[in-house]
Amino acid sequence: MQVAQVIVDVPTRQTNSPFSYAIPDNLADQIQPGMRVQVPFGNRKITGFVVGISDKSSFEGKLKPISDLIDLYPVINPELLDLAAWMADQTYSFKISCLQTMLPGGMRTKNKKKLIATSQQICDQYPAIFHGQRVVDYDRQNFDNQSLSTILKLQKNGDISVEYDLTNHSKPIMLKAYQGNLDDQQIADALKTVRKNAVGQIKLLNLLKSHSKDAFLVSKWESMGVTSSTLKGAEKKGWVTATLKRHVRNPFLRPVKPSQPFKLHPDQQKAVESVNHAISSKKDQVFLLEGVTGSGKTEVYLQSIAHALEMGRTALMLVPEITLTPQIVGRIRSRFGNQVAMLHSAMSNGERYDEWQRINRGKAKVVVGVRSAVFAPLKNIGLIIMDEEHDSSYKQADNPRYQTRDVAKWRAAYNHCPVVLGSATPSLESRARAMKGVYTLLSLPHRINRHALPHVSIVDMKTEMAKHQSALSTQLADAIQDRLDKHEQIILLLNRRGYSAFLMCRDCGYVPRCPNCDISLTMHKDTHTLNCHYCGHKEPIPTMCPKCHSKRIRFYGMGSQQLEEQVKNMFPTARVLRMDVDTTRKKGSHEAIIDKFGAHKADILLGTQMIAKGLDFPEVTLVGVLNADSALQFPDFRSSERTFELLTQVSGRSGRADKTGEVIIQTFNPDHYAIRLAQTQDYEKFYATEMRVRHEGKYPPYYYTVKLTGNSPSENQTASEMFGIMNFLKKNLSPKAIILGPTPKTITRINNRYYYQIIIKYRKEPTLKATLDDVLVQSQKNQRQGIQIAIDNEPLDFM
DNA sequence: AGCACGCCGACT
DNA sequence: GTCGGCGTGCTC
Repeated sequence: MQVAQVIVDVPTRQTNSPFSYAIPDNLADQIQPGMRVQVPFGNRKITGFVVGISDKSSFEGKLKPISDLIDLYPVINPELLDLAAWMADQTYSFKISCLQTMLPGGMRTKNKKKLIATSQQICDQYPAIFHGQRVVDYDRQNFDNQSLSTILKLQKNGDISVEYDLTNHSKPIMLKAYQGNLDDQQIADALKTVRKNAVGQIKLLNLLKSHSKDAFLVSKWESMGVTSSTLKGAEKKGWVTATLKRHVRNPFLRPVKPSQPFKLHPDQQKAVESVNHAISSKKDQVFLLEGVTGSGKTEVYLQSIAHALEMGRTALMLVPEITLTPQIVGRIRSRFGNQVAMLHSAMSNGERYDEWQRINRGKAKVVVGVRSAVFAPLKNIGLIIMDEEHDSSYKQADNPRYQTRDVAKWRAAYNHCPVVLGSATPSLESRARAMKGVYTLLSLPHRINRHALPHVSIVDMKTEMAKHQSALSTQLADAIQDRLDKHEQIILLLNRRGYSAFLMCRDCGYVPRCPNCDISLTMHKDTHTLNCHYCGHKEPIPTMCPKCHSKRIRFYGMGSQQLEEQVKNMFPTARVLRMDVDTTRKKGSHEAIIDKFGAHKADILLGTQMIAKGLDFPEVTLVGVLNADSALQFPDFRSSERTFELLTQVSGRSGRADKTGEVIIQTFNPDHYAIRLAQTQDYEKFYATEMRVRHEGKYPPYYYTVKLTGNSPSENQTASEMFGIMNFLKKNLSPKAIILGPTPKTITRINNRYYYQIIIKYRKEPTLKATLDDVLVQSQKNQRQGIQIAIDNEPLDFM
């Protein structure tokens, strides 16, 4: 008899190893590892992943048979099955969560349950449950306790059955299209009847003359100046007919012109040769490609990808979250055409599913994507590229907390192919490894276009603020006016981390705080509310101080909305665009803003971090950084690195065109090394300085780190549990391990749960893995008391 | 996760 | 005496 090893979709420690199931005869020749199945588990049916097939099982008891097969082909290939097991171990997470993360969002089954009445009679008998329908969604929250016990009873009697809805695959998108109905004579007649000021209708009728046969999508009509409401009206009048068109998903919105490989300069040539040699000789070598903006890293990537393809292999290129702008994808696609698949977060589930299918079927040979694309089901990978390898979006913030770089290296080892880590400001970890010879350092020290670096100046805001209360220093304001006069473009960057507008009473100092979290509420002028960024709590903006009843309650701090207002006030004629989380929430709005600014339809682009990355506007000759040091205020060992990265990156932005650029950095810490060295773009000196700081503080890359976070509704309970863990760690680790804490987290209370953390710093702890696994097993037992423990291996911050 | 099993308080 | 609370352990 054939036995399948199944990882069931129950994320707990006890179910973290495979369960054996008998393979029924009718599925015997179909079932393969990597397929999903439905299995009986206890007295219910759940989904699971087949991870292996064998002749017998180590399980003593009687095996239950697999009930159903969900997939017709493996959705996780053998390589990714191995990877999932390794990753679960590495990140202290459940195998099932790892398997689930590897699938594109639209394919994840959510175990959605349906209640089905076995007879109409039952259905009519219990209107509170069925509301007259034979099949209802079964959501526990939808039923009160009484209904719940009735359901239980009915289920025992066999009067209702519970089934799982597994149809989560995305449906085709149908879009509305309109087609004209009128002949030329009718159009002429209609034109006589409409009012003269009905511009939209007149336009539509005129268009119908030349497009009598075409069924255009609403978006197409809109691009020709006819609104959807005009079309609806026209439909009523019988001028046009609406039809549904199946939308063929195509994430590449615009066509690209094919491009040819550029001639390489010697440094690039050398880099390409080294990488290509590793590809040809199937060596899983890791390269660190260091090069400032404009030094031609992308061309190195492209020619190496081309080489991998020539060798009959595939290539994976990873880019940071917000960089994946059409500009970059366009360049890849112009070289490799429709062999390129793209995977990123702004795409819909359906689009991602389609692209994933193309990769899985072997239709796409080059994958460009963000973090999760590292799990793309490519076979025979010949090259993995990680652009901007230092970027923090490569580390997943929640379970499984994997670091893309490590996954990439694992896949490279599996596929016998090189990894290229590219950056102008490599993470200290990577650079240190390159210095030790673990990675091969390749550098592109020259800017190709030979333009002078922009002139970078630093403005001390301490003296500036003494003079006037404005977010813009005199120097920056003057420079802005100068560029506006010359019709050149300006980027203003607000380093907003933890820097947003809050309300404060000028008389008693009262600041409204979130009732559920230990944090002050943030002003949102668009919705006229005070919001909590952690739990989503909202309340109206008070006009009077609730404490002292003073009316002088005003907002402080600088959010991008406030900055926008201020800039508009100072430069009333300037066209200002704002780009931040609020203005880019809608799909495609990110692109729309970039396009608009790129077409010089605005003079000033103002926004947070996201405008610092990957954008390239030739007309921009001034970049202003409003608060360079707000990241420096954070109690975090990486804050200098972050600040340096950000400032170096924006400085590279300006001055690429024939006009020399200027960068103005406003700061309260003008003498901080991260700011000074960013001014001169001196990565080497920064690396040396920062390494010394890290060495002294026993931080990465000198030490490995693990962060343990615990939370529960009671502060006492959280603290005592964490103290228990700390003692357990002390007992099981060597005296050389540094255990910090437990300490309350910077924001101790979120959503009425109290958070404490322990940091472990170590160099060599052979027992660490086992000890932490023990901690998790113990904590699973305590979870019923409401304590949750999370382990973050190599956290990005200690906050 | 979800459910059964099992051991202690307030009720027909 | 029983019904039902939720603490504990198991699910191939």
